[in-house]
Amino acid sequence: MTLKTLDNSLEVLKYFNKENPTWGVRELAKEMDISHSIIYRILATFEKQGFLIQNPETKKYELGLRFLEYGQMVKDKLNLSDFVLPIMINLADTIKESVFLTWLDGTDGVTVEIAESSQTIKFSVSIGTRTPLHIGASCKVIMAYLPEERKKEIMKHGMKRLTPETITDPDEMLADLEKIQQQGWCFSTGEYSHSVFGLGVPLFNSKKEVIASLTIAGPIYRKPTEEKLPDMVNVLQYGAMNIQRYFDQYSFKLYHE
Amino acid sequence: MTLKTLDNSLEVLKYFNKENPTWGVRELAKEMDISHSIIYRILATFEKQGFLIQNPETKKYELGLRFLEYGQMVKDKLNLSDFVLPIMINLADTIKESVFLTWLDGTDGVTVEIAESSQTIKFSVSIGTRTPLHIGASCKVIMAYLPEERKKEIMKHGMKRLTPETITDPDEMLADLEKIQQQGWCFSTGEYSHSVFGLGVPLFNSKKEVIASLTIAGPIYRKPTEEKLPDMVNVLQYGAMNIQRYFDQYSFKLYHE
DNA sequence: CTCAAATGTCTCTATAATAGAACCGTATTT
DNA sequence: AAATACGGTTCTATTATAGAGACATTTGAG
Repeated sequence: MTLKTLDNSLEVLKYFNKENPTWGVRELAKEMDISHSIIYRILATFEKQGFLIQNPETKKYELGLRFLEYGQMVKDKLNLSDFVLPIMINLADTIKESVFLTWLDGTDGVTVEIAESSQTIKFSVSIGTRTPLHIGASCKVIMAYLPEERKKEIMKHGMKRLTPETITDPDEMLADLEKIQQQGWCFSTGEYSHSVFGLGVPLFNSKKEVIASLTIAGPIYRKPTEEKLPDMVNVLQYGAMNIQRYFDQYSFKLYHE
Repeated sequence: MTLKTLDNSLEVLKYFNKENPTWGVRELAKEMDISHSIIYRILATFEKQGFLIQNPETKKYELGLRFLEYGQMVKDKLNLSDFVLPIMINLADTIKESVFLTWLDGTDGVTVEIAESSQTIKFSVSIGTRTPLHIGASCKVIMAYLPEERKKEIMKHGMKRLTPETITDPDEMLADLEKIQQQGWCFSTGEYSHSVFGLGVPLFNSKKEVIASLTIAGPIYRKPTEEKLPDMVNVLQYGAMNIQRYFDQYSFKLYHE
């Protein structure tokens, strides 16, 4: 029960990403294996509305300023910078690694806030980055607390492999998630990128449904030893507790589905 | 030559703004005077793609996390935080008023970067804010350097009045723009909001076409006296010169039309 | 300099998607 | 308990779209 034209058009938008920020009409048409007439009309309509702009010299299209407006509105709505970000910065200073907040959105986790490590070598990620829920500590710790049927949905949605460490077997994944849920945190190495470790804990809404995660990440050569890991878990859980208190207080009603 | 379905759908998106961040299906249908079936299908399609989310309790729709992604990409593309923002912060510290960068986008100016004043009473605006080009110093100083035919286009597009000070007469506007272009800056009071003054200077691309403006704004009770205005203009123009140098260096090719 | 291939844009019409009224089940209000 | 309002669904006449093809430019190779 969706509009095919709009649905297709939004699909076209997805091709504008960090790797491919600009597209020519025929270039994109070829990539998507769609008639260039169709792509042209879609791009022209987005441009008319300011969602795309066309470079008058190269004639290629790229994202327009309209997104700045909507992006800021979403950011304002989440309202993390006043209370949650300071907690994250504090945490990042204590642990000397980057800390980030990941939001559940459909079958993906979306990075919504970041506190970067002060070290020169650090884990770095853009706000708005989208990652499938089966990859990495920040996402798996969310997935672990989802109802069984949603876990299956997500796995059926496809378990793409990013590195040799990425878990792609459903049974292995379910066992892993079981363990994560029991211990209350997820530690992983090299799943998202081969040189990165991550440690994540879940965050919930007022109905005790998981909606987000708080994660520490850094270069794999600085990963905590087995005896130091419990300390890191403790510090992270303390930060998460403070954020959780804020969520509860302001009845953070944040939806999934 | 545009897709009507997509065009209408993007029009629907525009109703999600700071004042009205959430909409029910029939509520929005009534507001737009369109059948609720149509609105429902549009909203459902946006939701499927993550551009809107539906609160499962209230069933109302609001902006989704997808915009975070696109907003960040546009911000990264502009790449103002490394070089331009420090100049703006420096300027804001010197003058003790807020400084902001406005980008030309069609018939609007869009706020793309801000350095806020350290004073408790200050001019404050969100990134992504859109203002018609005929209103306020930041926008008029851009309009003043546009070709005559585009000035007329913009005025034909409608000169909405925000305050009693807003210029809505085309002839008066043209005379004002003429003066602005000759002096190289625009000082205005109470056009955007009745309690705000603004002082703006233009910024150009490599083809000497105006693409943006740099503006100082503050509460009207702190507006510069006639003898102090030249000093403020100087300081602002010095900051603008530095930014302009950066634009030239990195051949900032930023389109309008 | 010439030719060929590629580009964005536009036109046309069979066809497939949409508009819009009416309807459904549920929740809320009176 | 009746009435109203809501999100969501179904149906079909109508209308917008898909997709091939044409066009004027631009680009790059020979």
